[in-house]
Amino acid sequence: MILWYVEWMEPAVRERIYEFIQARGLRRTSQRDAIIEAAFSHADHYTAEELLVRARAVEPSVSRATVYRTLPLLVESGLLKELDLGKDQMLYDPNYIDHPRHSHLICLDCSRIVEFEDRNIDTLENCITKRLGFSPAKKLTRIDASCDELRRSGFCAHKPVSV
Amino acid sequence: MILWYVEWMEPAVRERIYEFIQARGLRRTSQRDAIIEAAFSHADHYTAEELLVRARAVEPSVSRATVYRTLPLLVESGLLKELDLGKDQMLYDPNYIDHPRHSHLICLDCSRIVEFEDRNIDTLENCITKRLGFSPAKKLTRIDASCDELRRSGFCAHKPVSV
DNA sequence: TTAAATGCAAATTATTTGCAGAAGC
DNA sequence: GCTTCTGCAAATAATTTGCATTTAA
Repeated sequence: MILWYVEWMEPAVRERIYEFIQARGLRRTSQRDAIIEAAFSHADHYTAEELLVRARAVEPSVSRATVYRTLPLLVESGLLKELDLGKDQMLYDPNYIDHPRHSHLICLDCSRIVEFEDRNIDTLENCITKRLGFSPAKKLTRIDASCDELRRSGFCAHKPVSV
Repeated sequence: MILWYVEWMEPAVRERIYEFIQARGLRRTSQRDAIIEAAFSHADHYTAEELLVRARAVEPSVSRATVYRTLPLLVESGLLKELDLGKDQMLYDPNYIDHPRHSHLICLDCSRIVEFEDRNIDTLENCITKRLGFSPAKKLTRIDASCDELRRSGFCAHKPVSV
């Protein structure tokens, strides 16, 4: 089976990000272009280090410092989300454009990250926040869980055979 | 107005923690005693560094390394919870004994941490996790929010006057 | 007695930053 | 031309770890 990943940036995303850059009076550089290209050409999560590698594949002159300086800008634009899943490195998630409210489940058995969305939880959280006298700005829901399939049958398609 | 904080450990907590220590074949040392005393004598959250200061008030020989080595043990015991609120330091929360399922709201205006508990969210999260084929092990809900009172009246009792 | 626990100081490691040169506008 | 942006290398800072010594059981 071959899985197809998005290997190019959606035009709408490109438009929005360069709109943001222009609105903020930021300059367009080959390094930024490469980082942006790398940041929004895959649907998976990545670390700053992984983004550096991907950006260098587009433009070899990209440095680690520039990646670290560009990431907060992308996060501020609202198109990329910083994801703290409790590891020592931050993860970045480019999937908030299509699913702005999704949450994450992390499998304790195979470390797989499953994204999910639930309107009810979202609404409940907003209600509680209001009741406490606040207005929600940013919400994080993260569930660490064990795989039922693995427990039942001793096998899970996503579990590495030996690690 | 004077606020009273708990300045001693509840006997039930002391019993449970030493039960854990014994069950795990861990040794009882004056440093561990001091760290435990410091860890469960306040209702507020604290960093490793703050715990070190508090533990040294009980037993001056406590070292930073021992604090860092003891904290994971207390977390494993289930009586203390590690709290990642997105700062560069971890926070530790001793309030999970009375409220095992509580979540956190962080005020973006005054940095106050408000603890809340909601059965409905809890249940919904469990349902979704099950539907996805998992069993929940650890859940984290964190809401960053702005203060309505402050926006409405320009004043909030918890907002520092000038910072 | 013997394995576990400790303090110290050095190591680790993701991220940040100062600075001098390069490049966008 | 002026300011922003960049790469490099050094700094930062929370946490971890190696090791010699101490201590609980």
